[in-house]
Amino acid sequence: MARTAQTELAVLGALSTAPMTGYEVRAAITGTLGHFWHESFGQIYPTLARLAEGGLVRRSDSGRTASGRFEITDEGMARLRELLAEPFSAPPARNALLLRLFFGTELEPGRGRELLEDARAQAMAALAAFAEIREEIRDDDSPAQRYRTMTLSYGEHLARAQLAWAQECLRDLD
Amino acid sequence: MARTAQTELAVLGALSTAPMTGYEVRAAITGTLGHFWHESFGQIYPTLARLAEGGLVRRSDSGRTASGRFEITDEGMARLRELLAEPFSAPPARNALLLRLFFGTELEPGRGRELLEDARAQAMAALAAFAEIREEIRDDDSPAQRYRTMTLSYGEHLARAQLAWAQECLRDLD
DNA sequence: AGCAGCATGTAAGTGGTTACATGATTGT
DNA sequence: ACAATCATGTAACCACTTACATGCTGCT
Repeated sequence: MARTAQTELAVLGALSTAPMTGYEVRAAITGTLGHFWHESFGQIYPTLARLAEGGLVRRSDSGRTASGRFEITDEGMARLRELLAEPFSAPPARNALLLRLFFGTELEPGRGRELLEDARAQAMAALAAFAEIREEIRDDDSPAQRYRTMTLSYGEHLARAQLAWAQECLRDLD
Repeated sequence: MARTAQTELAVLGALSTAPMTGYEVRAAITGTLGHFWHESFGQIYPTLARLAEGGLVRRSDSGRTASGRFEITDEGMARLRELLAEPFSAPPARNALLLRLFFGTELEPGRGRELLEDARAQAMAALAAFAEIREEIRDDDSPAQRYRTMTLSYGEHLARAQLAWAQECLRDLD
């Protein structure tokens, strides 16, 4: 897949779980996919409009209360599965922390340590956040949850690795 | 730091180690910073031109052989240190693999496993590449190498974490 | 003579962020 | 009445990629 259609995938994915307003799509993405995905309003609304035009989502003007939510159509679900099946390419890595650390000898003294301490703190904060999510989904063993737990587990593994690395480096710096 | 000036930092950093042509800057970045940084020609040449205009780099038209390489000036070194000292913000994460895995229930059967096997293979390939670099720099214990080893170690930690995660998930999938 | 790699650039397009503008709804 | 939050959009701008155009150098 071209790197385009990524937003489309995220939006269709969100709507595959429930009908939502654009605002709610945003909330769902930052809330649920937050630690590994991100979309801004400037992306979501135009995407939603495009999807609606193509018949992949539809505005449900149901009576009474919550009207005007977007719901995914059958074509939308088909498209979602299609997008999921396509191969994708990861964008080239760009790690601002490592770029700075690499030129560590030009860093003013103490700044290297500071960078590593930040990285450690960040990892610890992430682990705390993940622990909370773990707690929340503890009793859910639906098939969907199985995959969601995998993404959570990824975050945990990576955060633990970053934590261990930072501590190792800090020790070496003494 | 705004997310701009990142390319500037990478280019100045490269030139702080040796004078280079634009082509060589690219090679240095993909070669040495390869596993955590990336620049394309379309970025490098305009950046080099801007830097030259600002007096941060200069074209060395030395006699004889290699003429026309860019070398960093004193102002350039000062700017590099300045950029290194500035705080930076990581761009929001976007992990295409996890986005797909998250909607795993909509994946055609076997595709989830395939994604995880790819991730595992990728981690193993990365570890092999890192091992080679380790071997190459084994005997160098200069102060610069100390920091460079940290970035290498980061890659190793993260790759091992990804490998462990993928294997865990594959086991759970049975 | 011809090819591979070195070297420099530019133009078009894209994906994405940010900031702004606007208004409805809800709670206090 | 007011503030906060829900909700929808758009315009400007930015970094970056890709593809293309061009020519040089050194090897075979």
